[in-house]
Amino acid sequence: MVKQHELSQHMISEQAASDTSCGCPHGGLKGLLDKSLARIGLSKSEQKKVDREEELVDLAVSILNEEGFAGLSLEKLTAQSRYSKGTIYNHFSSKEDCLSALCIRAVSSILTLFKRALQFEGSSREKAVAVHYSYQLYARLQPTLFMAVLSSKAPGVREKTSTERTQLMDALELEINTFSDQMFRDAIDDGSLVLSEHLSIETLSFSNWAMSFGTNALATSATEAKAVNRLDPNTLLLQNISILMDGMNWQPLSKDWDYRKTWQRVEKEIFADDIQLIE
Amino acid sequence: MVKQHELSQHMISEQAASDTSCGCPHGGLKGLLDKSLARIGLSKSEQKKVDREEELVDLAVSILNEEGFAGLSLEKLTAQSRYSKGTIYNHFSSKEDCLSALCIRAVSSILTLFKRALQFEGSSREKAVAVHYSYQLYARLQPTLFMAVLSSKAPGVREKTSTERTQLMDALELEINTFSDQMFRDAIDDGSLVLSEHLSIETLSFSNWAMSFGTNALATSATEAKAVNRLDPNTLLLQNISILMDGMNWQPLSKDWDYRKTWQRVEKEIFADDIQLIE
DNA sequence: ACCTGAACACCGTTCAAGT
DNA sequence: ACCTGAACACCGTTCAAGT
Repeated sequence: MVKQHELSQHMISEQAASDTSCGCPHGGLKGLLDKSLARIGLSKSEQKKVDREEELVDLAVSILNEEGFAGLSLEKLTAQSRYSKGTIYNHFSSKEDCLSALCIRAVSSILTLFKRALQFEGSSREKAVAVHYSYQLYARLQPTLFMAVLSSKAPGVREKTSTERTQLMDALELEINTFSDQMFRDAIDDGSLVLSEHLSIETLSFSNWAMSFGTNALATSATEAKAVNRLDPNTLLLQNISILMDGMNWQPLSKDWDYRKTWQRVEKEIFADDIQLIE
Repeated sequence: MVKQHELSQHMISEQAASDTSCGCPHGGLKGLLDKSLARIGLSKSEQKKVDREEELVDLAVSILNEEGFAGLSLEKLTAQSRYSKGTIYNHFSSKEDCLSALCIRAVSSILTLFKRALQFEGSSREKAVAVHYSYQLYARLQPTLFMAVLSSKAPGVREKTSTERTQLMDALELEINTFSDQMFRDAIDDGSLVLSEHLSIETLSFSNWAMSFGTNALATSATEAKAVNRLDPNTLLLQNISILMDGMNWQPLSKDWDYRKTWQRVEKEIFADDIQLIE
């Protein structure tokens, strides 16, 4: 169980770190990402610091996975690393800053998975289903990190995060939003979705995200007594987003198309290597 | 701002505490609630302990509201209370146990608001809209507590919570689920909702909850750069659940009925006193 | 310029002593 | 039986001294 998390953590994080040539059309994030992730055009000492930071975030993620949220402390991070407290505080201005670094790692990984999902061959609604699949996949592979992203939005955390990291986080969120909006723009362009007068792209995009987030968050934090346990966890998200997309009148409707087959195709054709880590 | 939170906290908590004669038909919760909340049939010393616990939870809530999540410590709770550390630990077996006590308070308040919302005069879909309204109201009045409920589901918190409180929490959740299911049963009974072959009451009930929770959680933790800020916060939730309920084909559909008027009626007719605390 | 670890304040938790 | 607060371990954060 823990071993699986470690595996998946490394797999996903390596993808994210090596994905600086993301090929996204927006590019607004590039500058910021280069500053903290890229491996070229840096002096020796800068390079050393970047490497060490990645090493420290890796270590922090493994502590988070093994000991849970409350178990993560800069004290432990120091003890398990090769460095001293002063050096740790040279990288993270506070415990909350360290948490934000983990969340940036998480959101980067999610964005990478989203882009992979978009490569699924199918209608625009099927592509959106694939993106939801990838979001659920991340929530299952990295439940603690998935939940951490939300808690990093709390005012107390944000206040104690360095401005550089806050900016990077905001830029990543903007890129996710832009990505999500684009899915709906594509659907409108290919004619499968028609905007009604009261509903903007932004509204649809947000409702789509809220449903996926809410479902994954509740499923992740499900306890024995919870409502989620009455339901099949493997079709939960698909059912929820299907109802929602039907409500948007996004063609083809679920009565006219078997999206369970789409879901299975996404699993096999895009995320076959990753799904093994869960079951 | 802070003052408003204090006000609302007291208002809501008093309602919850005095609502032991809730008149709900399930009743399975009664025994558990009586054990920790009721004010009759207890010896002097038991009564004293119950009173003190309420006092301590009140105090903990006010610390949470004033200093945020990270600012809540049993050290501070001790210092601000009239008791010593030993007595505090007599009530809460750990810091996490104290957090769980806060969440039980929160969920009780939410349930009370739900029951109030259900008194709205209208169709079954309108009543459901009223319940969503009350959920959003709570998220706005008590943002920190609203988010705390989720984090109390983390394994690390649950493990360190006393078994009595875990049982009480589970019982409350079950009552909320039963309440939610009942809304859908009512809709089926009055003919405004028809179950299709793939969708059970449990599925609809959960998707409804996931959307409301997801929307409120994202709105609560919205930052400047967030997608939420592009949208009107006052119609966000209504729009999201309208799309979802349309997808369920819950009559009357939003194209045939102006639910913004329903929303405003709920505000005026049910929660007029509470809404002032926000704006 | 960067790193180290001692030092201090704060917090969670326990338990012997007191009532 | 219940309450108190000293005691200890752990953690966040700083900074003078060292390289």
